[in-house]
Amino acid sequence: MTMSMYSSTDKMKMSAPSCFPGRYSPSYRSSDQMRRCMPNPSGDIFAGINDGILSRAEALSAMDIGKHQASHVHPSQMTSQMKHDVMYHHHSMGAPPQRPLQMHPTMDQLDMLDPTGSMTTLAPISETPLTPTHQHLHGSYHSMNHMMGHHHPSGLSGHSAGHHGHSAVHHPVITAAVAAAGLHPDTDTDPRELEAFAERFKQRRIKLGVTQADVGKALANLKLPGVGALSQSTICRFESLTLSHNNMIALKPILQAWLEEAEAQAKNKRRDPDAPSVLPAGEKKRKRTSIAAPEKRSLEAYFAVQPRPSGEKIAAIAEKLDLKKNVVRVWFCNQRQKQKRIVSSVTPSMTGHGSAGFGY
DNA sequence: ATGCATGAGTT
DNA sequence: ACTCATGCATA
Repeated sequence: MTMSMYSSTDKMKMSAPSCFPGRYSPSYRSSDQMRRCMPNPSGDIFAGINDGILSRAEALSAMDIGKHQASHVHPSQMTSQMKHDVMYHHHSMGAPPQRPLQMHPTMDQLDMLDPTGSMTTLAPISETPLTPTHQHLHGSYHSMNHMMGHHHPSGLSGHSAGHHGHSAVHHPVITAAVAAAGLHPDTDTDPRELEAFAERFKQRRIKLGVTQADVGKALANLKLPGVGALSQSTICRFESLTLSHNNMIALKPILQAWLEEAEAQAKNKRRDPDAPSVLPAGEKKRKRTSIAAPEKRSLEAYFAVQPRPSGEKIAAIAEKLDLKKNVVRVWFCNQRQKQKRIVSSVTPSMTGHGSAGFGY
């Protein structure tokens, strides 16, 4: 309920890739719609019905949506849709780099992970004037996709109706290209190998006493061309396989390189008394929109019958659920992305278990 | 660990 | 307007 919004007057916008956690803050567009937490009428009505029926019900209503709409608005808070997109930004430039929280406990580790040993304390992974980190990564993925034969809009190797096999990888030309790229198709592309690596990675990381966030930041110190820092989120998702197949493949070599370097340095211990912390302090934080359960259920129902609603449909749904159109659009986008993850996290009951079968 | 969001690159 | 990789904020 109640989302607090901050309107910022800053103006700079980062058009740069977002690769450095804490480095700079991109501009945030907030969705300033007040979520009403009271169950909305329609939500209650379907609340106890089974999914199949719910889907149909929602689908039907989706069809005649626009005819008669929300007549259930509560005068109480009336989402006064001010349609101004509030932007938050943080300044960024000149702001003291990362050094977020919990760095003390892991300081040594981070330090240890610095291959050069010098590096004025990995502080300035900042600039990265040249090559935007993921520009490179993207290049990799994309060339991968091209090599793999193409992929239609839907994404990865779209052929393979049943499941997926990245059969295209075995094409001679592709194989050569992949080899040239330093990848071993059968080794780095095999889902089971990815799963195994992710598991090994996690265990060894923990053994080293390094957190996911630490790994992310340490990556910048590896100084691999085009590789900058990553967030805790991404490391976490890699370990839990909640990334797309291609993303997993692209990240594997990088994390593998880090792991090897980290373990190598773990041998010859070293110490370094440094570490300025200093959190940037006072910045407008972006507030995350939270979609209430009833609305979420409706969205899921719509998604079941139409994963890719048209712009108009989205607008209709948004109005009906009293959500901003953009919020609804993004929800659908994210939902689609979810389906593409190696480990469908649609079931919030999967955490680091050994999945016997992949469901993608 | 995961929800909502941004942005570059495509289609 | 979409896909994809990724991140901040948060449960």
